[in-house]
Amino acid sequence: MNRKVSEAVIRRLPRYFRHLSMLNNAGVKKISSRRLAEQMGLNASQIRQDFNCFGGFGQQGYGYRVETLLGNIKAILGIDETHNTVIVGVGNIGRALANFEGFAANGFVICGLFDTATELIGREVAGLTVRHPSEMKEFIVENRVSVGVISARRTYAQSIADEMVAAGVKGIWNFAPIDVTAPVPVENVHMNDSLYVLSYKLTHDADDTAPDNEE
Amino acid sequence: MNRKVSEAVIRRLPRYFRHLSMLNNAGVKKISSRRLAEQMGLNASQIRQDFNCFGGFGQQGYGYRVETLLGNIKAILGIDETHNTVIVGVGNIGRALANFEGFAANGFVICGLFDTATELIGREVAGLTVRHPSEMKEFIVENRVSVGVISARRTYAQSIADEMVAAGVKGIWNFAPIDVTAPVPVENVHMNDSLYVLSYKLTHDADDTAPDNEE
DNA sequence: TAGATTGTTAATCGATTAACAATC
DNA sequence: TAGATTGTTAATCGATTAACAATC
Repeated sequence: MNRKVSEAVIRRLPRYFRHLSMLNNAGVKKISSRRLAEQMGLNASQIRQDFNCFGGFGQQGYGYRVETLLGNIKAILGIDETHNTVIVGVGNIGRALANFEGFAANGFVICGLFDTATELIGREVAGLTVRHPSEMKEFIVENRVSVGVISARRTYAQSIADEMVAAGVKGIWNFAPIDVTAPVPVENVHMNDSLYVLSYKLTHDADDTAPDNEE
Repeated sequence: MNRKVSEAVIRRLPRYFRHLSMLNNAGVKKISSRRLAEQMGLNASQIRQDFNCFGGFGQQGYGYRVETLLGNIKAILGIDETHNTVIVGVGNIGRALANFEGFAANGFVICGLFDTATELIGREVAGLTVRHPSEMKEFIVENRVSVGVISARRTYAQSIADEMVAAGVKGIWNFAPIDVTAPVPVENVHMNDSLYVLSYKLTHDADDTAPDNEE
């Protein structure tokens, strides 16, 4: 029951969640850290260390009950809670996000869309009316919005974030190609960076022998 | 001039690239590792170590010439090269990607779109005709496609990747919520995972004092 | 009970940071 | 030359892996 959970551990949690969901759907009842490690390409010790940051979910001599473990990780990730969410920037990415199934499935309820483009304001996108950002602050307060998604141009990203935080948002999911900072948790997605890393590997991995995959 | 460049270093390169681009656009001519570290929230030693994986770009007693350094990093990332690219899966994300400016700007030329949906085949999206995946293999060979983007459903992701590799693709950018493996470099974007991490932090960071931002 | 596997402490490894000689 | 800052070696720190006693 560690006090400080490292970023590395946190970033592995979604992978555990994904893999255990798969096992659970396949009807698997129990799994040992050794087998889980084999399947996920991790180390069994690491898996036990990771889980023990949050408590003893296993049973000595038996292993882990898949369903129980999955439930625990789901709770740890907070996926069982609901977060009202707004999206600012209804361009290509914004529209894709507005239609993204992953949101609702994980408790993120999109209730507001904002964009400065006059041709978009008032129009319906993914069943929601696009509003002007000047209405955002009031909207966030009135609808108890806790998460803000930024899919606007780079230039506006930081000021949108600032406004969101001022209005009371508890977390930000940023897709603009810039590191947004805020006094609340921020996830910067950086699709461009990911593309650069791929580009790097395309240029360099040719030398190596079978680079398989990363992460 | 290190031999082995760690994943951690590779993932910092895009950030250097972004920041140096900004400085260069702002007309900054030179920068020391110390000042760069301050601006980026990194350690000066780390920055020098990172750059020296690829060669000595600086000048003792002076610092780094922004333009030169930027050019070097651009070359290291391979952004100066061109890669013909196909996108498989023209749903919400696929469409957003087809219209994504980041591609062309970084040498990724999208030349083919594929989807199984009959209502999409033959239609134009982002100036390209959507084709049936059965034509993909031949298309990749004929157009010397080196990068495949997967924005299809999870179930098909791995088999699409296999087919891409068999056809000669050199790298894969995967958006399906599953870890695709291949004998070529793969970048798994995992937007869902990023959302889970945000969810985790929303649930837990409330305890902490001003978590600012991560990465 | 014997076997298996966890939870947890200890050892190892790698990445980050500090220090400093080289040199512009 | 003196001052500044790199390139690089050494020290530190944290994360991963191994080991093993606890226990189901």
